[in-house]
Amino acid sequence: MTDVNFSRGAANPDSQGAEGVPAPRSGELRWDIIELLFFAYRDFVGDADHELEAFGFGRAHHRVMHFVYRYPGLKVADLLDVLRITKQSLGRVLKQLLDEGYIVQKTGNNDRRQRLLYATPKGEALVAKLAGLQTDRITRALRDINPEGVAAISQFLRAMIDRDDPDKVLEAIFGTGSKKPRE
Amino acid sequence: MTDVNFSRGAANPDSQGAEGVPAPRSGELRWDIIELLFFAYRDFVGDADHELEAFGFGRAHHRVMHFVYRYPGLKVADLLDVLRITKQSLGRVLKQLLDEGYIVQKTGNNDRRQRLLYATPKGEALVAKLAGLQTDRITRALRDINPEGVAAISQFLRAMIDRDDPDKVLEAIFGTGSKKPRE
DNA sequence: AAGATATGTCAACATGACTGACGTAAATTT
DNA sequence: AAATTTACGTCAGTCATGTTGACATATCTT
Repeated sequence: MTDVNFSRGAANPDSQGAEGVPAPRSGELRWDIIELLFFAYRDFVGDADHELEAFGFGRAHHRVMHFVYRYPGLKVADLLDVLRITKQSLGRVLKQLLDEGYIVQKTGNNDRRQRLLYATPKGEALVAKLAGLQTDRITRALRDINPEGVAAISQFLRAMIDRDDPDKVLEAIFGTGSKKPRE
Repeated sequence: MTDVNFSRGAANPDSQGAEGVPAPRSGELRWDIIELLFFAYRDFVGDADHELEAFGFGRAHHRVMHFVYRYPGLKVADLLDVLRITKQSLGRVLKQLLDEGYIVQKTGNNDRRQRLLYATPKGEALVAKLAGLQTDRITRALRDINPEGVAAISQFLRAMIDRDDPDKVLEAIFGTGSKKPRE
């Protein structure tokens, strides 16, 4: 049906690049790292995804739980910065987590408009379980790598992150802010 | 309104873990790598996301284009394995890319039921542009890392990937298959 | 000829994003 | 004190991308 009427080669139509197209810079492109990142991240989040199904939650719930647990007293606005989603989108997920008792809100002391977020023990248990699964994978992957190698991995991942306009969590990770994560 | 009636502490309610909950294994959890992966991947795909908007495409289109370009002659079934989505979901995206001339199909030589997928020059240009953006970020991140460090990063990412039931693309990446990527 | 396989498609639905508009309480500015 | 801004919540509608289930068609295998 929709058979090819494009092929310039025979069995294996090889394209030779169109005019006006920017040079592919073939030799320089890091296809290797690009694809490794895709597959590594896919399987990394897959660990948690599978477990979350049992709770009727999705990735969105995990992300919220994770950062609320790690940075207790996070404001709603901070969370929006970190997750880079709209408040309407966060609202739905957050409401479920509040209703089901995974997170609690506490009115801010200085500014009573703020709703500071904290994980309940129930929430902590879930986050720890998911982090455990992901840690298992990471530990396995780091097993045969020496300390210099681990340092290089950490440095690489940090350097992959945008440093302009960092949110509170990133400030904590890069040690430029006042907020400190748990543990 | 929904003020806290849970807090056991004062200003900063610190939870001490519920009974019956598995031990948090706090000291061992790799919160650092977990969060670095989250932010690194977020910004990594963000590069492409931004550019894709100008084409009216999303991440799904990028993933399809990428693997079709890199592994020319990929079958539809292979693509489903790699992306781990259903054929209905792939169908919508693939149809758009075919209609708009980013990809072409060619009937298989041995098996005429198969539709082998190839990127057109238009498709190649898009993939190269996106890979260029991501390569820029990777190159920047690798700049101050020595060859041993780069090897450790590559080893780490490979070890993060599930090796049971590898698809054709993973076989190529791990050098256990016959198919070879471009470039 | 019968059955299995590769692909495509229709229909319905879920999740998690989005925009835009509006409301309320509390803080800040004038 | 009044006006404005801020932090948050919510209603309503839309879009992108995933899902399941059913079914059709062409082609290969037995």
